[in-house]
Amino acid sequence: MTADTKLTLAKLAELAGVSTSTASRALKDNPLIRKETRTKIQALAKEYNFSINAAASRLRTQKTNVIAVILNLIDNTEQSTTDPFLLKLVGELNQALNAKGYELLLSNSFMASDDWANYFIHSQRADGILVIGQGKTTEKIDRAAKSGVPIVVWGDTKTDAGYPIVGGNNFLGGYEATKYLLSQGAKRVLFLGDSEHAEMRERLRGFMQAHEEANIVPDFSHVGAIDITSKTAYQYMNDRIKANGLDFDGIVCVSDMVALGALKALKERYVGIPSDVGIVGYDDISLAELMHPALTTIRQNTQQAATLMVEQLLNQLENKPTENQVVETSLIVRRSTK
Amino acid sequence: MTADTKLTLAKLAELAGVSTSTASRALKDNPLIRKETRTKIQALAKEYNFSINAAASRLRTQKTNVIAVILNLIDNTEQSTTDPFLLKLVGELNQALNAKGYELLLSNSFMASDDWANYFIHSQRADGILVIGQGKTTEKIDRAAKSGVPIVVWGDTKTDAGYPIVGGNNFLGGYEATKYLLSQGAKRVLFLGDSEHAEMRERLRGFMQAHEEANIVPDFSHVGAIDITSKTAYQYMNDRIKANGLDFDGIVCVSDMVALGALKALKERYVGIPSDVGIVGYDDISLAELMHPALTTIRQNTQQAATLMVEQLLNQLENKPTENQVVETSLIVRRSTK
DNA sequence: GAAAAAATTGCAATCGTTTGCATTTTTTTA
DNA sequence: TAAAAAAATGCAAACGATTGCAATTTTTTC
Repeated sequence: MTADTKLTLAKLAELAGVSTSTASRALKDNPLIRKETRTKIQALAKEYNFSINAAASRLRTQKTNVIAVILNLIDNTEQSTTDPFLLKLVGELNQALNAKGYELLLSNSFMASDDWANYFIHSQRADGILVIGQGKTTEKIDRAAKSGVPIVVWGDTKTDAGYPIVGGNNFLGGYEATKYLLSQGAKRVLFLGDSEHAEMRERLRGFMQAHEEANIVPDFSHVGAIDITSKTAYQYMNDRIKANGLDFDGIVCVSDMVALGALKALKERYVGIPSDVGIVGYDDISLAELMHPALTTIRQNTQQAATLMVEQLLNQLENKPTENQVVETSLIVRRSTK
Repeated sequence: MTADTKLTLAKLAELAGVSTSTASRALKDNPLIRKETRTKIQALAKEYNFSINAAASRLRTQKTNVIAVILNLIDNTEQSTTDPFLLKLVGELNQALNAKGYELLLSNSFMASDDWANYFIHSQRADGILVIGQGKTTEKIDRAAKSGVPIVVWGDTKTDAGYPIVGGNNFLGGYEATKYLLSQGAKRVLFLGDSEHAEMRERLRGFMQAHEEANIVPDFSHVGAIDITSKTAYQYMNDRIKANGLDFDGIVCVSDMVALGALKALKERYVGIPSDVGIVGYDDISLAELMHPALTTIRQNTQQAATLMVEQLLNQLENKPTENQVVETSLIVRRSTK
């Protein structure tokens, strides 16, 4: 078609016989410009497949319309690259951000430099940061937040921090999962998950509370501390049964993946589920209902989570007040419990 | 600490008592600049937490060091937002890109404007495009490629296209899966997947070839055409059994997710696996081995896939020749087959 | 129909880096 | 020690869009 010399706003303006300022305004549908002029230039832009140079625009306006999403991986576990829940959340964030006119720059705590504020914000790569997961230490997050950049974290909302946190109601989730097992007659329930992790600690608190209300003193040897992958869960359960036999009749897991690992170990030993042992997962990933038996679990509403995170981030960008937000959490009863 | 007036290269240069050109070169370790000057400025930059303004740099150099990754979703299925295989690939691409100094801008075919070349490349948002999946029609891809932007696609490498394609050996995968089932005594094998999709069509070809070699004429009613999610697979299998009974003894699935759906349907009807029906999946997602029974499947090496895709894209950016690349594919035998 | 008001459009500076070329400083050479 | 060569630094012009303000055109008012 046309000679493929790069089309700039200036050239487009020339084609239209107007100044670049008029062209610029016309493209943004600025009412300062006469209606006819606007539509004419917009048509021309479409005809020539013109699109504004983002680099120049960002430089001039000091705004990128990009948000960095950081998967905050936990060292030496391969959790996040494989955990469907986290990836699902990324997908939902993508939707939510796009809906607000932002793009998503994906990163993770292994790759990104340690100084997030500088690397992403001051360098004008992004306008804000969404962090998925608090990790075991919030050091990097705290540092970034302290330097005042817009940031929102997915994690435990009870953590007292200088930035908004969005998360599930972990206490309630742990509580309901446990309460349900106990109400169905379980007497010795295991908690499977790493309590060094803030969110998991909350769930453990819920676990304790449910026991207390049922007047059962949870035997602490029943609390397993394991990294949150299915593989470690599988191994832990195997070892445990080998060592202690089947000294439990229920398991509360900190994720569906962990539940899957445990489930596999139990099935291999022909433990009846839910007849001998009831299992409750967490997250309600799409696989949960495909399990056999389908997994009873605590659902976290990821779409709402994404919306809330983006909302809180935009609040910061607009200098509005922010606050922690709790995402809906609900017990989904399926077949892995009585 | 220091007043928080934005630190630019010019100010940093002033602090160091040199010109901005010198500062700029020093930061990139350009040997034109005296060694001592370089280290001094670099130290200063670190001290003041300085980082180059990416927008300005991109504008000046006409390079972004960003690659757009587009999840090419298939209309009205929710495949891609949930399929662990695709998301795993995104994760691997992130690693591979970072290793080469690029960042990853995530997008999907629902959100991105239809004119990828313009939106991502001409607008200087990214230097190149990686597309995950060919979809049912390659229209958008073709258009972008035709306009000459650097692009690489994950898909069926036998498609003849004007751009490099990286993909698994789908023919071989389908062939081996089927051959294995037949070799274990299966007589009536089902192919579960949508053959309108290029990759799936190749797998189906492999399926046919294996039958031919075994001198079995596959009954075409045994080829199920379904969208590639576990839910549709589950429903399809349910309906099918209800209508026809158990008129098959093996299933070749186009993804592990599909296999999971089928597995669930069979288990619910107390069909023995692998005694009554053998199942082979595809992809070897991390859940495959957690299934009960653990899933026999065709593994695709995602890490290699990511590396090859990035390699081919960089070739284009450097004006080197490109070519289609086939990723390792291998049969992983587990317990869902005899 | 001229002056005032309103509606359009254009001028020109600016965002912060990079880089070809010119200039200055240092080192080498004879 | 002066001239030539090499090394180090700086000048200034881009890159392409945006926007406050000034200038122009059009419409309204009397």
